[in-house]
Amino acid sequence: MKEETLTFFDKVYDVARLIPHGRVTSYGAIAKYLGAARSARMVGYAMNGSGGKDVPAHRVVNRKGLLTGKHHFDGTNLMQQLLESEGIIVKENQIQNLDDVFWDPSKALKHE
DNA sequence: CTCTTGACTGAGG
DNA sequence: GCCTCAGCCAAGA
Repeated sequence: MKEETLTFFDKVYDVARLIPHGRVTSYGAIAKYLGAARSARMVGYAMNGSGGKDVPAHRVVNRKGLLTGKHHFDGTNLMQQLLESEGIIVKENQIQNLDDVFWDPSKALKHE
């Protein structure tokens, strides 16, 4: 696989689509899986282009489980509604059962 | 090439 | 546990 043609953003989109239904992950977890743990900010930045794609950006939050990117969604509470719709408990823009719904790509996909 | 932006994270107080 | 500071890196102009 030559991903040289793919940008860091494209890789982020690919991993984001791998997030199971009803689970969430952090930008750093995705970045780390991509081999760029220091590029967590790039992950979120990449999500700016997720609009119109099949990328479940609402399943990606910061390491605190805080819906930092909710502000980028169409509505003000759209992101929270989407998460709650998948069984995730969210309150005050923060995931409550984060430990239960957290999904780590590095572990789930196991560094093949 | 240089500068700016950014949906983050870890370390220190 | 909360707040603040600085580092980090990739893409766009």
